[in-house]
Amino acid sequence: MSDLRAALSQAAGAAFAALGLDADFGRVTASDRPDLADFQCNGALAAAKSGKGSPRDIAGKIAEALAGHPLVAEAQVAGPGFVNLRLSHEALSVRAGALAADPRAGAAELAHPRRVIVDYGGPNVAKEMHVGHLRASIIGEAIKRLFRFRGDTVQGDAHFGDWGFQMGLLIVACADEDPEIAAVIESPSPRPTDEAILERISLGDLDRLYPVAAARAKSDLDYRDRARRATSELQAGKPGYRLLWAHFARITREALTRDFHSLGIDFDLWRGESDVDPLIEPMVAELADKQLLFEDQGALIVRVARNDDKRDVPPLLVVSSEGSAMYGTTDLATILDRRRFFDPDLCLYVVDQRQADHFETVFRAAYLAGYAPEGSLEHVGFGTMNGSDGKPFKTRAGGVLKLRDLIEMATAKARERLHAADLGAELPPAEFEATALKVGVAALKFADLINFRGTSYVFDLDRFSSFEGKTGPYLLYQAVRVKSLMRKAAAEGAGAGEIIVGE
RNA sequence: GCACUCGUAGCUCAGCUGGAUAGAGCGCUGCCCUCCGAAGGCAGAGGUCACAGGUUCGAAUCCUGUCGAGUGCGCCA
Repeated sequence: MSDLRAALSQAAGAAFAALGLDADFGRVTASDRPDLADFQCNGALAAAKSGKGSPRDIAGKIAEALAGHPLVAEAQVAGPGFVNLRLSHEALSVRAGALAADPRAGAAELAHPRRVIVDYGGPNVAKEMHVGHLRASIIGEAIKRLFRFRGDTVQGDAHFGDWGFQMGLLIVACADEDPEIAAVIESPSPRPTDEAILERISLGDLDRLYPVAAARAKSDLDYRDRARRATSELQAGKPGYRLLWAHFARITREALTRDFHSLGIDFDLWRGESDVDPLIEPMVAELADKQLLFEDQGALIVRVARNDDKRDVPPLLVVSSEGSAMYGTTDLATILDRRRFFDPDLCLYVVDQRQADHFETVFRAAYLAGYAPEGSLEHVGFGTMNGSDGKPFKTRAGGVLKLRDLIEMATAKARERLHAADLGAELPPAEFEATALKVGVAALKFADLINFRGTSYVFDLDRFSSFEGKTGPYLLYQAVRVKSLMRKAAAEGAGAGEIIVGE
């Protein structure tokens, strides 16, 4: 199937080439002035800079060449050197018919499909997802689906944060909270009652304990060092710690699955940072072998600064002074791991823009170590979802809003809107509820995706959930209307005819 | 301090590999229900594209500077 714009660009490119000019000047775009033309080519203006004639002269020759093209009904030079193209009605009819008959609606597939990993969502074990995870999940899922549609082989990886300092913090916090838990995890050999004791810890407990522990670790250095040691011991394989850690993972997974499911998000890989733990020790040895590892202030680092850097680029911290793997360590090991099991051509990290420097550091280290082809790692950053005060969205109490609560807020608003519009009153309660969830989630997803990825946006549920304007609910409503029309048409035996473009 | 991102209509935002008259939604004004579902459609008003220079035949778009907003800057992720 031939794309009109591509076909015209090719013809225009050939015309430029015939004049001894770069074929890229032949780029044809949809016209800015639909009153004057269907398509236009502005290449003559740029081409004139090369000194081979005035824009209008070049444009005249291009128009002359294109006038004979089978698709073109009329080719004219306008203004300073635009080439305006009008297509024949027949060409447009044929193309419209082909688009209508094509399940891909004319979308091209890649000539050279790639192997791609999309790393997104980024949930942390032992913590419920919050609003910050919304964009990562929605944008990542959208990218994954788009790339897959284009023909790439794509793996979406949730990439659990289950292995850093926070695990040590939680272990310490749980031990302090309950002496019996402390006894279980410090015990050298497991006992039958251990499981039941650990079951006392719920996700809610972890959610409550973590912020307190994290805050304390900032000011209380002894406490911080205990947590660091616990992290190190967990990673070294201390049985009691591993047991508790596995419990964290279990209770988290249930909540995560539910939240992702309600957003329509689905991962191919559910690998965690802990999965690459066995790779870390040999990786550190290998980095040392490659003369990339240096000791600095008690830690082991890889220097990634370059002479032409405009700013101070800090090194990648591979092993902390406590002997722990850091955020960047697991990220680097994950790159190595992915190279081994999937060998991706491209790896996209859909993570908050605020982590741009971190990824730059990790990527440089990976390229230095030869763990990924230069340029195959890319950070797809995004801005935050802000409250009406312009700061990252918080609850009224000032806390972090859980993703589940956000989804419930959107669903509640959708219920309200549906009732107000007197829609769905005939539905059984369960179906009405499912519809409200769909409308609520559509409001969130659409609002997130319509905003430019790179900048932050203001969360305004009233606006997002309106059935009017550029909103998810509006889109759903129109889709429902179209389907209703099609049903009624089918019931009357009416079918689609040929598409004919006329005057 | 250094680096990055952003500043476009009353509001929320597109457009930014330079090109003809800078767009959308909301809000506002007017018109349209005997032809699908008015949660709709059509039309209109509304803009020194933060500011100042520069490059160019041509700048919202590229460059420099200023002002303003946000973000980041090794032992958390």
